[in-house]
Amino acid sequence: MRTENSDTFQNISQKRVTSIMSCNTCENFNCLIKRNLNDLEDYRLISEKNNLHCKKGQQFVMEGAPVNGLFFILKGAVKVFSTGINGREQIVRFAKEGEIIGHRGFGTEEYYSIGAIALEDTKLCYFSKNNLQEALLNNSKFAYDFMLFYANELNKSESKVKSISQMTVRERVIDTILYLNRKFGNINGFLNLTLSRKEYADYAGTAEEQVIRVFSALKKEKLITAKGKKIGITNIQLLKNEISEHNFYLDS
DNA sequence: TCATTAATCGCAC
DNA sequence: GTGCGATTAATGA
Repeated sequence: MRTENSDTFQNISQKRVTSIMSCNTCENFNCLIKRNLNDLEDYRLISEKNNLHCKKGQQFVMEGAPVNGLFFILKGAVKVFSTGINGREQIVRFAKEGEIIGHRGFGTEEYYSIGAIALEDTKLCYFSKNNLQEALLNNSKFAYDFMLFYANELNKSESKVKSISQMTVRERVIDTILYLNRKFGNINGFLNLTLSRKEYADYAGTAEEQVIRVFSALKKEKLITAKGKKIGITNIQLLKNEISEHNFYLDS
């Protein structure tokens, strides 16, 4: 594991020169930086950004590694997790294009409290902490957008705490399916993100076996379909009804 | 095809 | 609900 880590960071520094994708030509308007680009163009933040490419399964944020900057997802999908007792993984959230990884470590924190792994081939933009600081201190609109983002993240993580502590396993699994559907959408009736049963479990805060059991129950009830790793929703309304009393599907 | 890896299922606690 | 082990399906070289 240790050698893998250093490889990861070596790759990051090696690749920095090879493929810089300019913010100017970027199409990703979900990105906080892209949306504020007009005000930011002259900062080093833009001229000194780096791009890196992660293959599926590659970890690009290590738990405990020092924080030097923030990652923005240009393309792809990642899972953000923290490891608990017995190496049990708790997936904190999933992230897609335009979202920020590592923002919790920004500011006073020195080390990442989370790890992040690419779920598919993913392109990342990397901005150094110092350059971000400079831009934030000099541009209140940008800083305000950042603040909104943080407030929003806090909101989501609070409702996640509630869902894990108050919902049954079945409800949590359903909530997870709906969350992924909201976030990543579906193609041909199947969720546009392929996860293992273990990853569903790690997000829902339960065990892989439980996810399998709930899935097969839901299949019998014709609420979902499953073809290998692909999960399809057949009756979204009934699923929503089951967790409606918790009201969790409204946000996050 | 064979070998791994993932998904299920059954059962005890 | 959880965790282990056996079985079966899926995937990849």
